[in-house]
Amino acid sequence: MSPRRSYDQYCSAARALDLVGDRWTLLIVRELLAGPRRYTDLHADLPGVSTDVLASRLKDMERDGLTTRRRLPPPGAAYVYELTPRGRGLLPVLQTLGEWGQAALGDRRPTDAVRAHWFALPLLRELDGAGVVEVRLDEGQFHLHVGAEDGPVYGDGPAPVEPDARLVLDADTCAAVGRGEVRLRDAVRAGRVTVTGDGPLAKALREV
Amino acid sequence: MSPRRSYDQYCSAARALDLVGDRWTLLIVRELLAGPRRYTDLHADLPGVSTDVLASRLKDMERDGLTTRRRLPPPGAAYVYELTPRGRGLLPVLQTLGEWGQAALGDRRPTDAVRAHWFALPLLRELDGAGVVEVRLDEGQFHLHVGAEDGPVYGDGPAPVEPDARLVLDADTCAAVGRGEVRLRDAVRAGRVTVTGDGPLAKALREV
DNA sequence: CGGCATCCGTGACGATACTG
DNA sequence: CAGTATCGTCACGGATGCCG
Repeated sequence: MSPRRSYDQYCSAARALDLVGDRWTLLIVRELLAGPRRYTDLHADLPGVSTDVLASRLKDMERDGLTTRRRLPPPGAAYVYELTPRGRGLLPVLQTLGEWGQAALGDRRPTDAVRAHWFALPLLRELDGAGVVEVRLDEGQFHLHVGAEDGPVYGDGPAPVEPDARLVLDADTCAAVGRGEVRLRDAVRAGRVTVTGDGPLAKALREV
Repeated sequence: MSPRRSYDQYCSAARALDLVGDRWTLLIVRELLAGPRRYTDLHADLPGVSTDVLASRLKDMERDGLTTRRRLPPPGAAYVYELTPRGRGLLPVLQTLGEWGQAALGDRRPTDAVRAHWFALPLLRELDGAGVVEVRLDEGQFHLHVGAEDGPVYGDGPAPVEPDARLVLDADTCAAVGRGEVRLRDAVRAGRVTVTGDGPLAKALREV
């Protein structure tokens, strides 16, 4: 556990970087926006992070009020890490950062890891309103809690409740939306995304 | 010059962090949003950064298209660093980060450095429209280019042109606005900020 | 087996000194 | 003034070990 290295500048951006500026921290937040995760799952979805750095960051984040550690009830008793409301407040930071980073995303490099739910953040920007959206790719399935005030913002696997809309799209289309080349609405109109469901979210996506 | 350590993740937020995730990089951007700066000035306004790290970051940022290095015409020929449009695109990132960091700013610690123009980012969030605003504190003077499409977003010293509005306030008020405790408009109404000028910006601030 | 702690080699960082 | 050189320290990444 690091003794909190600080920039020691009276500036809110510098203070934010004191808390989330360390390597891996914001990517851990990205993972935890998908809901409570176990240590091993975090380690699997953050390729490259070493075990001690991950453990150290999780301790720092808990000390700083960004995450909490909770023991799951048996069976399968294990610790899970989840964001506090304060930690969830970093969603706009990750969104803004991701929006700026789109210009540098380009094509997937051979060395690049991919996880289906990494496309949740760019898709979320394309959706207004509130509701649950289930997304199916060939590579996997995830779901979005659009307009969520508390609780996870997205998650792996099928939606835990009946979704308001379902999207089916291929990886190329998803990547193009992630790169910002195509708006989700335009991809729907071009038939590259299949939208099902009766909720306002589904209707809004289908309307011209 | 580092050989570009990357997270190697096909995710736009991770790509952004590949470019600006290194220690000091975003704070250098914050400094350069104030316009072209010389190496020595950057070093003076980034207390704690070592000379070699600053030089290394500036090289990386130039290689990555965030900054350019330009030689000033004599007299006083020197190199200045300035942001490219791509680098200026990081303004929303710093603003979002700063907004989140406000909750952690608190009171000034004895070890905290302060510069007048570090209050430019929070003040900028409080201002709509477009125009030049000059701000006078006891500690120093700076100016804002509200709604600037290109060129510096703020700068040290008096405004280079006749400003549309002038604000005079004390450090406490400025810090309170920076911490998000007081809205600028409310501070004006409470008489803690003096607004002069005839432009729409000044009028908007004075109106109830 | 999940959840770390320990060890180790490498590289990044911070401070100071020095140079064109 | 604008960096480069040097050096000690610390953070990081990879592997392995321990312990419930």
